[in-house]
Amino acid sequence: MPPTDARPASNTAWPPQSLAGLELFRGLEPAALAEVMAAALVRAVPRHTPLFHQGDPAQHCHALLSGGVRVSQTNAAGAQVALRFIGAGEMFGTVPLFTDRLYPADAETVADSVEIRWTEATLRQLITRHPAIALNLVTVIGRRLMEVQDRLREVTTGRVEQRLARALLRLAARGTASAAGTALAFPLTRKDLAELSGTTLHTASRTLAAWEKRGWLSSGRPNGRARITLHDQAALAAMAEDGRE
Amino acid sequence: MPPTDARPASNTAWPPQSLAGLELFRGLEPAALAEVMAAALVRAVPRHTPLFHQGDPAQHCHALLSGGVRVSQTNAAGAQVALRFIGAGEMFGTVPLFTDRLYPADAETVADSVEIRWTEATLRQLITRHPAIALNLVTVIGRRLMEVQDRLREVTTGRVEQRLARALLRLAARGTASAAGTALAFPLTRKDLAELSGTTLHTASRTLAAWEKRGWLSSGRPNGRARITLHDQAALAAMAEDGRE
DNA sequence: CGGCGTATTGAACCAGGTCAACGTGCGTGG
DNA sequence: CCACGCACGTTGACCTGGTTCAATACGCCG
Repeated sequence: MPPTDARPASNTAWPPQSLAGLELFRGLEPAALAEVMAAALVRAVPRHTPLFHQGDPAQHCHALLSGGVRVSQTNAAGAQVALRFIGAGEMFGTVPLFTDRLYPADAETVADSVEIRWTEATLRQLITRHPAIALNLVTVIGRRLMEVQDRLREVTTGRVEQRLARALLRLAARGTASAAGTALAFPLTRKDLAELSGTTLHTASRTLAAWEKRGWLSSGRPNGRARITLHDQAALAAMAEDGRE
Repeated sequence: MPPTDARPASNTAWPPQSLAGLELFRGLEPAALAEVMAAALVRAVPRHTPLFHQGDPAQHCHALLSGGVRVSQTNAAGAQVALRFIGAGEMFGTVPLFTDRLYPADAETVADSVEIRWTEATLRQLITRHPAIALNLVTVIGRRLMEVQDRLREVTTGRVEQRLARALLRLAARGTASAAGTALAFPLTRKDLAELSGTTLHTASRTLAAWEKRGWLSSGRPNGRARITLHDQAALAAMAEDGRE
């Protein structure tokens, strides 16, 4: 079934903390937030649904209220790279509105999700009326730039184990901690992890199996197969640091 | 000798096309440009001078009026990655003003250069008075994000020759074309090229030697040792495409 | 002209990719 | 509710691009 757009039944009824969680609108007064909310389109999207494709004309600024989205690029030869996993409260697909107007990547849900979005015209109006949004945008994109630069450094200087460890730690920062460990926020296959850390699913599988044996993490039960829980972030951090256990 | 700061002797006397070339201030009216100019600090910097270091507190928005700057990161183990080479008219070192206020990289001139910069306070004032600057900033940083994402994809999916070819083509886009070929805008050692394309200077040297033998480019004479001229961009583009010649 | 940073080139090694074959748990449909 | 099928995961054996180590040559600057 195709996902359907809808305004929230009542603007004020929609959880305001969803918006407060969006860094893009940080620091706006309640009145402005209400305005932002009123202009938004919200839709529920089942998992494994494409939200946009590489090369499509960019028409919206997207964000996620719940669920998870994989943003990935495919090169000419068909090889995939995962650029980023988007969790609740994160923005995505917004940069091309300000550059070449073409989505540079694919986006697809990896879990049942609720997406919120604004058309480009709406976003520009909002920015005009509330210039703070533009500065927030610079902050968000700037942080993302720095993160990708970090990954570029890792991938050219480090070994696979380091990158895999760091990828897990980055995901853990957005996961939920409990006594049993930190559960990652969305399901990730070995292939996902491989594409995130720049390796093959074979190597990723071997490495994860080794770490699971050491008790650093566990995958699978008691949730779906692709649910990963970290038990020893310190060990992973050490691995990410010096690449030697 | 330490580089010295100076206001241009006369604001209006300073070449206005320098500013017009800065995408950051694109679309501003002449009066606004004059304002920007009046607030700028300009200094001449000899080659091989550090402009800032990784980890330093970020205090300025920088741009280059002439010359060249290498922006690079060093990891814990001391390995270097070149994030970007900055040419005339390009902005750099501005992102951390909006994120964590710490330069994430080193910047050092690779040729005698003229730098123009604004303090953070000045930049914020300018943005407040001319909101278009904030949107230009989003565009510039967004484009850079997309470029780094491209490099990340290349480095994880492609072979060394492809990355080297692409690095050269990217640099050529900012070089000067003539009958003899396209001369790159600043001197680049084999090590620079290696750090740009994520390989070792040994492999870079071997590859460049092979390409020089095929007539795709030439290096060294008649300029300094590290001056590179491309003669067959089509061949390099083919190499960048499919990685097989 | 002497010395040092840069470049070239050869040889050996190895991390990780590739190819191949086999498990296994999840979801679906009967 | 159970059984079947398939997508996902695991594991082993082999292969190779590119790094590493090492040694020599070049060219620029003082």
